[in-house]
Amino acid sequence: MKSTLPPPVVSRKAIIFKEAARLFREKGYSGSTLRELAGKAGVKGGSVYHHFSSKQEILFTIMEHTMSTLIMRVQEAIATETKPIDKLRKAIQFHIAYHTADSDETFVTDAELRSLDADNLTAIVGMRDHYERIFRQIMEEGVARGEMQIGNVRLASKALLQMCTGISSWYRPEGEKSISDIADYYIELFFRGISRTSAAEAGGRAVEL
Amino acid sequence: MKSTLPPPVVSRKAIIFKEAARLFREKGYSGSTLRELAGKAGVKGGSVYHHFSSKQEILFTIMEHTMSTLIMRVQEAIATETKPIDKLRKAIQFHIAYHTADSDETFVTDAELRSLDADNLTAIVGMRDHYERIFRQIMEEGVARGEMQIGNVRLASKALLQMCTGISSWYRPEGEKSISDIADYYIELFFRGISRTSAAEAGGRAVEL
DNA sequence: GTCTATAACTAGATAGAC
DNA sequence: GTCTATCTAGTTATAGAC
Repeated sequence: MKSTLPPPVVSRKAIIFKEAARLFREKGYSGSTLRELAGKAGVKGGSVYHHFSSKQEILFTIMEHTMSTLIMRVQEAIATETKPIDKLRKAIQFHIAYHTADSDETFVTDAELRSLDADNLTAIVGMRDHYERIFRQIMEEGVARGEMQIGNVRLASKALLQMCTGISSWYRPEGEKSISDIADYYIELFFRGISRTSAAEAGGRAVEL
Repeated sequence: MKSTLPPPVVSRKAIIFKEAARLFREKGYSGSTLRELAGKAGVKGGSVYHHFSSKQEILFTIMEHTMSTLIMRVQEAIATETKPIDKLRKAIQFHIAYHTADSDETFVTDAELRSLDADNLTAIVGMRDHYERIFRQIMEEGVARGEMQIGNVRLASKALLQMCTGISSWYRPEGEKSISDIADYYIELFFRGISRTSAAEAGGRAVEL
């Protein structure tokens, strides 16, 4: 009888993809060699070219997949909320969760824009603008509805995304704090600030919390 | 008569240093070639080795100089203040000013830790910890004196530094906003948060500002 | 202090066997 | 789909002339 093996759980192409993200993060795109990548993926150098046409295509595939997922899933995350403040909370939670779960891919997507060919760069920058616009729109809606006080939405969204993205550069799953604890603290920080009383800092009446 | 030319305003070594920071930022350490660096500095490839013993030494020199300056000058910046809240304000202003003024050097120092040899890495990581500790200490003092409300100083200082450092990745001197305007806005954001009223968000009594 | 020439090596990519 | 072998070009670093 012919033994029918199940199809592989992950394709070789998927393994190369994942190992490339890990290696590009560790050594950078230029600092990573195709032979080392192949070795980590369990094949010889030449075999990589059966799955990808070039090293550049591997990088672009990682970034394009990451940005698509980010855009799609942040929209899903906020779809269930109506209040801007709740949308922002959900968007931040998702952003941090994804940046720590798939940290190799998101790190590479953030750090290796400079390694992209001209056409690929245009595509990825466009997607990144799209993603950032989602955050800006939530903030604009929050201001319009009187739920948020943001003098400069463009600056505030950049500050927010950069502080949250930064988590992936030091977060380790072995640590004592969970991702969701960290996310909650960042949300509190961004919403409330560090002043003893915000009202006092902003020149208003002091309030004991 | 023998014409006595003045000494060069900047030494060739200083030119190589500056061009290396620019090139490493643009293409990454691995992606930058010694020949291109030499060309930008106005010499041939081999001549660089008269000033630096290796490409690695150039990178380390940039990072070591940047971290020393950062540590020294942030301490000068806060020395004139007594209140923690004012120390933090000055420290943030300095951090942002330096990261936008010498953005090539600071960017490389942040992004190329992975390109350092083991010994060089230990040295730079130690200096970076020292720098971050200065911010943590200000926050701890602020909490102890009742001027700041920070549940987790370690997380808050990371969030702060990452959001401020990020400015150097998009800031352009031609832009409409000055560095000091941006710094003031980031300080306001970090101190006050984005909530319409912090008290309301934190569960306390709402205050009209 | 900068040059040219070159050593010693490694890179990405391709061709064709199995 | 993976292998081996190889091409071409580019890499850091050194040696010695000027």
